[in-house]
Amino acid sequence: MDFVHLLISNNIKPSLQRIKIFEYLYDNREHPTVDTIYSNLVGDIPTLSKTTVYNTLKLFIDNGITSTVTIEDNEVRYDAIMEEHGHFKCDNCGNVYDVEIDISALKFKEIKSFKVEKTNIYLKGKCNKCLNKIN
Amino acid sequence: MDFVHLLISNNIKPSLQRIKIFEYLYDNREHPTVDTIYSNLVGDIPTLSKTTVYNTLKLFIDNGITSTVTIEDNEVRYDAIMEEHGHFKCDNCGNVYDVEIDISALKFKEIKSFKVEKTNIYLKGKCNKCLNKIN
DNA sequence: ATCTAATTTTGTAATCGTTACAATTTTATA
DNA sequence: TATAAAATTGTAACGATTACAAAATTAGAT
Repeated sequence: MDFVHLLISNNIKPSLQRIKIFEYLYDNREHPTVDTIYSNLVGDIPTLSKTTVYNTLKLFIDNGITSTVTIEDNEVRYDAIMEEHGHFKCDNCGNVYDVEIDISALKFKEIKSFKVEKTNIYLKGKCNKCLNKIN
Repeated sequence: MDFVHLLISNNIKPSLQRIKIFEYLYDNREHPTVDTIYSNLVGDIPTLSKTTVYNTLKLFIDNGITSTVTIEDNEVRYDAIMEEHGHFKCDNCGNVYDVEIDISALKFKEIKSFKVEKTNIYLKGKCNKCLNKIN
């Protein structure tokens, strides 16, 4: 995966910080928070500032290569956008998994009243790993 | 609508504050924030504290008669739970509308890997009112 | 009714995630 | 190499939420 050209083709100058942050998002699909991203990169980039992580993620979002996952009230997670998908959070282990959902199949009554530009689907429950551990 | 008995039957003692807060949620379907609820009730209950609004909503959620709507990163909204439904937020006027969606029709590949207990569907875009105004 | 204990409400202070902002550093251009 | 523009950084400020202890209210027993 060529992150430099992905950034350039989305009008983002590929600074070291931006490359590393996007690389982290792309490689680590656990939908990390700002703190997680910062903690895992500050070893690589000792001067890294948390403000830079915030700024960079905002830039990614504005340019359409990242989205937020707000499956939980008290935490904002980030996701490198690939194909459209939903999210499942296990309320036992806290992990957030990607879920392949055919969003175009969603039918609803008020469909003529709104022009829908974005769809987020959030599922919660227990993942199989936890179900097996608990029982 | 008999809010007193609704609270009692959900193991919640019907204090004035609790009745008024649930009544507000039930009657005002714009999915208000804590601030909105507080501002609209403090006239009725002059001693009302914002902490009470937080405490009460948490109690409602724990007892299953309220849920949160986190369609936006930076605001938590509240919803008196009725039948299962999705939400649409117009990014022009900011209003959040209820949307009737048949959630049971959602099919996804990983369905066997998770025990889904709750589903949230968030749509964003433009409502017809705003579309007509803009054009 | 009255006393006592339990519950609920309240206000203040603390916490934590996020943003504002100005200074510094880095990059691009002439 | 000099200058301007852009990106990064650290600190301070902000705002939503929570912790906590005091005050007020309610419920139960006598």
